[in-house]
Amino acid sequence: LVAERARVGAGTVYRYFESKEALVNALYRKWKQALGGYLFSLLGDFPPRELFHRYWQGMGEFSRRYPKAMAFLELHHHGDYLDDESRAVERRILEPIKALVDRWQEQQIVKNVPSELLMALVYGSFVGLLRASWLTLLHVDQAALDATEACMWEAIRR
Amino acid sequence: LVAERARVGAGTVYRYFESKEALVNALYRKWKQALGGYLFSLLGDFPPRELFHRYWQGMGEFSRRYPKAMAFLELHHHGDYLDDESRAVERRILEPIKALVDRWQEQQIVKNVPSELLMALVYGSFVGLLRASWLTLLHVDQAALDATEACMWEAIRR
Amino acid sequence: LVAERARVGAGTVYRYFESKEALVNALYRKWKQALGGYLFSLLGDFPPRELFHRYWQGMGEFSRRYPKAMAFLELHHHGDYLDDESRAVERRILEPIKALVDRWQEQQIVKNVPSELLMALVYGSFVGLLRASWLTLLHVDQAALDATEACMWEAIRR
Amino acid sequence: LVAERARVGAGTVYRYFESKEALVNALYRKWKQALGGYLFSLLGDFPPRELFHRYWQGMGEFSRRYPKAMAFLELHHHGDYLDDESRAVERRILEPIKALVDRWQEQQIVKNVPSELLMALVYGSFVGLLRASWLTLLHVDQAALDATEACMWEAIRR
DNA sequence: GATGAATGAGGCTTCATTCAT
DNA sequence: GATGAATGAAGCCTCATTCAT
Repeated sequence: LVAERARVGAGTVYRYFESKEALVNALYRKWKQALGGYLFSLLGDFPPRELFHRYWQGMGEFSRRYPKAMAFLELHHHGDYLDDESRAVERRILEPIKALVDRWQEQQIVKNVPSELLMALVYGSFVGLLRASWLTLLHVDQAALDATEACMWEAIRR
Repeated sequence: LVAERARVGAGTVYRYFESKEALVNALYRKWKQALGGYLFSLLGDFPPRELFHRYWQGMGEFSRRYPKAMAFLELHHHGDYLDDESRAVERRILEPIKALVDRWQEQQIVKNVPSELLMALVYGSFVGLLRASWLTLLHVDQAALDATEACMWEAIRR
Repeated sequence: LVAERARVGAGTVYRYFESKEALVNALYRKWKQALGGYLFSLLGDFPPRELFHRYWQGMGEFSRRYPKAMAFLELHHHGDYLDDESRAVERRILEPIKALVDRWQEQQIVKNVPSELLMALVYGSFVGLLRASWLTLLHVDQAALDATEACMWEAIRR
Repeated sequence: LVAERARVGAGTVYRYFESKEALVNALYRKWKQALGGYLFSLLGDFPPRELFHRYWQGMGEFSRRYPKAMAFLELHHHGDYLDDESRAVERRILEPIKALVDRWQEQQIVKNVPSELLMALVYGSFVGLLRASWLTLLHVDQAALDATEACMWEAIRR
């Protein structure tokens, strides 16, 4: 299917990727980095609440722009398929955000809870929204995004 | 594989499930109902904050007891494979919880945000925790569970 | 399927037939004998042309009454599946008819052509009619039966 | 089995045929067209009786040359397995012959009987011969072919 | 004698991968 | 470097048959 969509021969794919697993991992990394890079680009010298706003809305924007990429990332977020390099990318992307959250913690802006937990809650809740929308259990419009942003800020802010 | 693990002949599986898809769906429903039933059993005449406590800790307890079941539920939460009956089970399980959250909203206990969104945030954030732990990005111990419980109550409470 | 239609357990079938092949052969013999017996019962002290009339119309009547039996007989007329006993039945049923045709030959009523050939032509042409009707290439009504009867009498008569 | 006989891998078959059913149908069409084409090639500007001779002997020749093909065609002449395209081929092949028979009817050469019936009788009787020979009830040599040809011409000629 | 759950060989099919061109 | 035909292991499933009850 990949070869067909790429308009190349089936064998050609193997000149660029060792195996299907390698291709999936490369794609995973590509989009994880795209997402991470996009979110990173939104950061800057803003007050915490505004940074959180930019971050949450950024995830919303990215999901709107690349819904298939988000679905792909979620579908393959399961450990079995990801190789070491993909996990390394995962960590590398989280690093600057973790640094930021840690700083906030020192400044008593967010709760005194391990930053990994706060980050897992925030990202997880956003994904929860996405998945509920995929199952058509709800629809995520701008109002929903704003309301949930407020909720999750309350979740982490001191 | 299923037949082998069950120590029965390959054909025997088909006396109990029409197809692989039917088996996966039956398993999905079984565990979704187990989780839903367990959480439901924890509800009762308690103050909201305590109910939320029981709910959040209940998910923790269930995940500790049946880690494979939770992983299975997450792996198959993706719409493509679930049949109508499984989706119906999904909705049926959410109903009583939604009713509860709606009541809380009338009583001004939780934020004035569509209950579906609040539920998606809470469940999603818990799954976010689980998945981060699967990828060994963090470890969920009792302290983590308590801390995140507090966070998510803040997220939804008025 | 056979057990189900017979409203008995699957294993019960094997108390009456050694195998599927044995059952099919028994069924084949049963209906071959039914057809043969029916046609034989129509014979009697009639002039040749009338006997042929009774024979041809008899096949029509039998096919009308037991269309599934005829389809079954045709479907399994292929040597691979028939066992020795079934072939013996086949021969036994043809015997009296062959005797009749041979007598007709001596009396110069039918062509001076080996009786097996004449019989194969007549039976084959009737089956050809049936099969064309199964493929909806034509419809066999009484007029068609009468017309073809006349044709095939011409085919064999001296 | 097909792959094995063709000395290719199992999957290779599926590069040429979508499914077993498609393969059987393709084979059916191939040989039906071979038979039809061969018979058609024998027609020409000959008197009716000679055309019939060429046709009947043509079927004999074809059956002698490709006995397995004839057996295959007969075994699968049963509607359940043939797809629309195969049936279309069936009809297309019969068309020119029907046209010929219809012309003969106008010229009062063959009996005033629907041409479909005459064709079914002729083809059916030939198949009857074949099948009797497959069951070793008789042997079809040249003399038999000649004798039956004469019979069946009588069957249809005016 | 009847049952029907259990069996497993075998059938059809897919798809990730290879390799000769 | 590109191709795509060929591959065959493995997957899902059926069904004729067995056998403990």
